[in-house]
Amino acid sequence: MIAKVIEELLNKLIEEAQEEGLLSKDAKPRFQVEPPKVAHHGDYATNLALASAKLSTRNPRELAQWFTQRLLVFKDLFSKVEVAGPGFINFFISPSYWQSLPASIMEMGDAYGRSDVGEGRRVQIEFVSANPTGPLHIGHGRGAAVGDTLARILLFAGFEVEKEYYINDVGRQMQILGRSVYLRALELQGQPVDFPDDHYKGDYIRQLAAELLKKDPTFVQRPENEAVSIARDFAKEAILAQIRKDLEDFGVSYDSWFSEKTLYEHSEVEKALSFLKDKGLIYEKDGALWFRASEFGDEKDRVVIRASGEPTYFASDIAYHYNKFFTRNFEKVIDVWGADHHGYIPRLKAAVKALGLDPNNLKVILIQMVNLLQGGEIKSMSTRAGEFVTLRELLDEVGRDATRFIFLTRRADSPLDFDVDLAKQQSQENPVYYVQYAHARLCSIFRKAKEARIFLPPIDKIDTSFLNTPEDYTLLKLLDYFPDIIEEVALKLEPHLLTFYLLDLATVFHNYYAKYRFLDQHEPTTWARLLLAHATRIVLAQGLWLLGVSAPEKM
RNA sequence: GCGCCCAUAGCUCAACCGGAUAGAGCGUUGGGCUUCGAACCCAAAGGCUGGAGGUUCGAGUCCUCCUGGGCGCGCCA
Repeated sequence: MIAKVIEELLNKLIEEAQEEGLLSKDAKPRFQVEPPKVAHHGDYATNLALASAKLSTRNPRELAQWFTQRLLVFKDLFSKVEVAGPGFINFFISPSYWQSLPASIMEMGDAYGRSDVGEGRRVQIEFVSANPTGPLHIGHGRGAAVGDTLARILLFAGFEVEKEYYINDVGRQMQILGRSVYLRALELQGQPVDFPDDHYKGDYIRQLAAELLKKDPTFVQRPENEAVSIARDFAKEAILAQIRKDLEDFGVSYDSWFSEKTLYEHSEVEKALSFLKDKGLIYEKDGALWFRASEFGDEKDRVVIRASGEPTYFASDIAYHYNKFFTRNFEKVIDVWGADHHGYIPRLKAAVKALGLDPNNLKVILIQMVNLLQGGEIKSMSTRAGEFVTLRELLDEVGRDATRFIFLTRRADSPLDFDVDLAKQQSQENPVYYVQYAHARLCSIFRKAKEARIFLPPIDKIDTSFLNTPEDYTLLKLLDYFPDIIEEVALKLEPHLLTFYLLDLATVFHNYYAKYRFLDQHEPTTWARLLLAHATRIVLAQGLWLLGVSAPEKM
């Protein structure tokens, strides 16, 4: 948080420098305030003078000197400000700033880290959205973890967030699903069936067939297309119910479940297409209707209505995003997709542009493949073939906390090998326990303090100047950094940064714990450290909550 | 063939819109519980950031080419 304070100070000084003609008024220098890698470069450093060298009449070191002199007057904030190297400005934060931090964290409680960068803007985030043709597998789990955590963090950062699951309940794959169940039902009734290769072969299809037969024993005797319809609707609802339950147990809840079918029922597909048609962006060729995607950066034009008269999936998607931006008025839309859909992005962006929107308001987050490692070999997964590890299996055998954490310890766009054997057998060595253990340890300290009848006096009676070791400062600095991490994740949409932050915080805490006693012989020291412990616990608990991972008091 | 993503320690991964000496975990080696939880801590070893050029005060990060991997190029979803 101190980084933001410094940034604001610098921005004021930049204006001053511009007034004095030291800096050109043509452009605003882009600079960063960040913790340097080496301790003797101070607590924070900025490249301001280097970054604005081209806008200045002076060389970077002279410019840095000018800023430094004006910063030195803030004695309660900085113990030292110096020019270093080619023109960095290094800040040494005064101990009293750090020492005042735990009290304010205590006062703010779980509001600490909350931000208003979102300015209440309405954001929709859509994730998982797996076709309701089978159970969720491990890859969907990754999308769920990333999407849900992002939603939590965006909310925490001051956005108004709505989480949505898009149900593809229109089209051929639903028909195939219905037919798969129908055929299995026939089989169960003893009729010989030639089961096509492109139908869904998983065991769950047989189970669904059996359930349906139990509920409606005569449905198979109806004409085939009627029976298939019945099977389709039944299977869709049953599978969706299961998906909902799996996600719920994974700690993921949605604000809305949006059916593709309703786009047609409310003629939104027509509306969106006629909108484009009026702009002359739809034309006919080979009996089909095409959208001029190539005029908006896509490599070629795309079919929206087939020669058969059926709309394509793309047509639905245009209408869906028309609905998101116009009907429901979201300012910003985030789609979380599997990386195999990346070729689809230019097409959708083109559509968004054609609708007259700024394509930057649509962010697509690609979730890379999850490779399943079993016995050291990569297994391929396919819903049709019915071979996959389901999210349910992971929940049962690895657990929700560990699974979510593993998914979030990698950038979304880097492929992940999920070693199932390892996750199952050695789950005790999972890094999630490292963070949770830090939290449990803190809680244990509080229990011990209570047993020893040590009670904290009112906060203003605690002398935090006893928090003065290098380890105190390291820990305080990291706690101070928490709000910055939240904003960074919200801006860059990269939740793994929070995971790494928490691992860092746990490391620093464990280190501190090994070196110092919280319950010290000297009572004022104990009070100060207990206050620090409370602040640390608050941040750990809040961070874990944002990841959707529990913060146990004992383990 | 065209396009997108990736290549960092033995393994799995970080590195904050280009910043100072590239960091963790696992694994390996050695040390640390009569005191708040050892699911922990400390130390050591481990790197030409796939290769070759370029841009500049400064490159793992940006540009070009090459090599090697993943994915996508449907009137499928």
